[in-house]
Amino acid sequence: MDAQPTETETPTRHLDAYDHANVESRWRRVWDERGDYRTQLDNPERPFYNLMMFPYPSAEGLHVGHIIPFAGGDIFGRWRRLMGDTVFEPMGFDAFGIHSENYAMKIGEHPAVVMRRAVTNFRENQLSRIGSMFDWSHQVNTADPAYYRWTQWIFVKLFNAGLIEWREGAVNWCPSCLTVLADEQVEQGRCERCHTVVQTRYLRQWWIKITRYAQELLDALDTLDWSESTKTMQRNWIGRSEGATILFDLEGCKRKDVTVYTTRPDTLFGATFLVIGADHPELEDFVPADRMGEVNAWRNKFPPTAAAEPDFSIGAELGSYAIHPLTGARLTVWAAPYVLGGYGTGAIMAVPGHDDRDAAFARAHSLPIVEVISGGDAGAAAHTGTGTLINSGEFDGVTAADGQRLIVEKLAQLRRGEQSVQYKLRDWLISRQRYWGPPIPIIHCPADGPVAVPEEDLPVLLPDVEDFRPRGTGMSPLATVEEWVNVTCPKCGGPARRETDVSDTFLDSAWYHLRYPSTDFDDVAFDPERTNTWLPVDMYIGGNEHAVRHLLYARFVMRVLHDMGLVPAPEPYTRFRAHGMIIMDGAKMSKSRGNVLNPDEYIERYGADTVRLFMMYLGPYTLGGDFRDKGIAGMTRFLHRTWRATQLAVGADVNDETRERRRHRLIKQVEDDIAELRYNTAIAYLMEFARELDHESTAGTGRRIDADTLLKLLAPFAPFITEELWERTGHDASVHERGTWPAYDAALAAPLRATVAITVDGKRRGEVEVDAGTPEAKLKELALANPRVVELLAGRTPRAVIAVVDRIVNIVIT
RNA sequence: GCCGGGGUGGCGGAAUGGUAGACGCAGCGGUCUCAAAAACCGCCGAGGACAACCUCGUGAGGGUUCGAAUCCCUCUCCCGGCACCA
Repeated sequence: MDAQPTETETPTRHLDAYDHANVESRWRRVWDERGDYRTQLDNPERPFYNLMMFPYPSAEGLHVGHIIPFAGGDIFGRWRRLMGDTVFEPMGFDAFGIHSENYAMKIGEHPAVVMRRAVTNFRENQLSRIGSMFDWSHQVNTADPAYYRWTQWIFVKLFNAGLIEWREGAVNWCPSCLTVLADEQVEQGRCERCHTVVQTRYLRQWWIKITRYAQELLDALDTLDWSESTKTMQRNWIGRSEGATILFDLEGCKRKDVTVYTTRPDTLFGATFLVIGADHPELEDFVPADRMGEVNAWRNKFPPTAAAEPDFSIGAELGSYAIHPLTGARLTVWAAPYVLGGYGTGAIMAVPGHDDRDAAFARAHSLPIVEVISGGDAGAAAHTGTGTLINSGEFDGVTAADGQRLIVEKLAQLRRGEQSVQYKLRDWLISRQRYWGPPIPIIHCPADGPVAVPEEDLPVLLPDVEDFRPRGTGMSPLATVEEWVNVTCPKCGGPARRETDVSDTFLDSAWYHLRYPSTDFDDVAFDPERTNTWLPVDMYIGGNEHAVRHLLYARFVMRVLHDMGLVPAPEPYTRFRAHGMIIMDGAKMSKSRGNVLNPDEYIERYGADTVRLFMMYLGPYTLGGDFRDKGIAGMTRFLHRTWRATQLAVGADVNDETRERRRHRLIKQVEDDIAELRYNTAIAYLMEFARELDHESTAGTGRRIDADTLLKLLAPFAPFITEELWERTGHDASVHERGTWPAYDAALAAPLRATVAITVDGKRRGEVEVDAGTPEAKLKELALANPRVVELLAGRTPRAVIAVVDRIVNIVIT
């Protein structure tokens, strides 16, 4: 460092070297002792709830990618605090769940033990070191009875409101995790946790009727300030489609009729057969009695699997007939796996002339193809676009759009059909035949059926079971604990049995934002006053991998509680930003690829401040970036420069207008960028300024006010070194003190001079420096007087001269 | 296949209708040093010229415009999501 004052005129005083380890450990201790980040939750001035998705405490610990949400969210929170808000920034642990349990099994320890250790490691060795201002006095742990008591309470509330149902249905079964999964936990037909291909099973399970809220959840997206990508994913997942239901009479089987759903009622005259989903729960009712055996044998040959490739050769003619509602034609009825029993009505009218899948099926089974919309290529693939109706009786000649309307009207007159809206969203299956979760608070009574555990009897404690491994029998390990299972019915007092499944971990995280402000209340899930003060969350940051899981469930639960009058807002997260994914050498960071980096060694080696800055500087926050640690040297240099520049800024605080303008411009740049999470460019501005101040400081003219400004603006990014330097430069209060962000004057932040480019026919030929705001006429005059322009004009008169104030003058000759 | 996002120097990126490449990494040259490291200063898209300068240049092709990385059309590649949803 600059240890020796070499030149007589430099004011260099002895500076000790920047030692990040000492600085960071010291301030961690001081902040903790002073309680700087324990938020006063009652009657706060300008409350701001700043939330980041909480982690599940894997035993491997955090990886570098975690720094992105935790540091990125914290920068925003620290900035809001400096701007004057009372910021509540809690953190907790999503400790229940298959992910945690699977790990415990792998290392052969009890999940309760593993989690206790992992939580301690996460908190003490990792989360506490990254410089985020977490308020640990309001920590949440979903596996704690003090928490899951209220998860069960929410279950009971939903159950009593008729929003939870015990019913049989086709479910996704993971043969490796030995449990059922929600649709949202199946990715490309595989289990999101272990990537095993899931199977379809028919089981009696607990479902939350989220589909009742499909339209509301869709509509309310428009009111949310969320990343567009996340909203798009939710819209697609809810999957609203508009069409019509059409009733076909049946002949030759037990059922008298069947309703199909179509988005193209205009193609009704092109329907040449009907297809029932092979997994339709009532498929047998479509089969003539004498063909039942044959069809069942066929069906068993193709056990439905969720990951099946489309195979249109699979299908069976059932032997019954459907009567076309408008033409009276007899259509054959088929069963095929390409039709889904669970979507729409589970049955379709096949229009092979205008639907690719129906066409493939018709070709495979030599079924008739009729064209009813003009404009298709003869012999080519099905014409799925629009056109004019043909071969459609009285509707010939109308456009497809009119045809849709007219045919539905006609069907409605005949009571054979009506407009209909369908959603892809399915009900949320929450039963898990596993151990590590909150027991579903239900008692099965032979007389009263499923009865909710009374609220005063909650929590239903998870019994301590030695062998917690899943059995694969379709029953949770809890079923083996006889003394726990056998209870009396809360309604009739007769002998009854507990539900032995636990609930999905996503139910735990669907309401945790409500618990944080109320962790000090043990008699309510969330205190009404605290909730009114703090909810909804003002800023939420996390990964887009939760777009259709956690983020959808949390919205649903909040909305239900709001309808019950229990929470003040219908939406949990006012503003949400998905951070980009951090990739490593071009590949997603993951354990299986072996490219996971542990942040501990980086923090140890470079310090949390440097690591935070470096991670935020990789690229645009919402796009992510490639982690290459080579560039980290630039951040180390930047902080060393700041260390020197701010401590040596002892020149007179002259009111130099140029310097003041420069300072105001910096504040505006950094403030505007942080507000939009453009951290990379904010840091670039700070680097530029630090270099300028460094030059002045080493020359003895660095201004105190510039140093103070630099430290304040840098404080959210690098909380430790700025705190240290704030103290070293003679300040008593914390640099992070609420409401101390420097204000800028918009007039001063605007540049005083402008460099205006001069182009001729769009090619840059020179420039001229002028006062900012110099009018167009003057700019044109200056440009035309430019010697280079005169030369190029060679006496000609320009065809046009376009001037834009402070930007450019373009002279058009040709 | 459908829906998002993206493609800019050797590398990460900046600029969202007005000087392309801010800021940083790497590299090259210099100051300091016995030397090296660190630190500091300068250069740093390609081609041409001693130079002032000139030409080309933002995945490819076309268009709109006085002016396009930016807007429109067609195509292509990469990343993410959904995927037999009738």
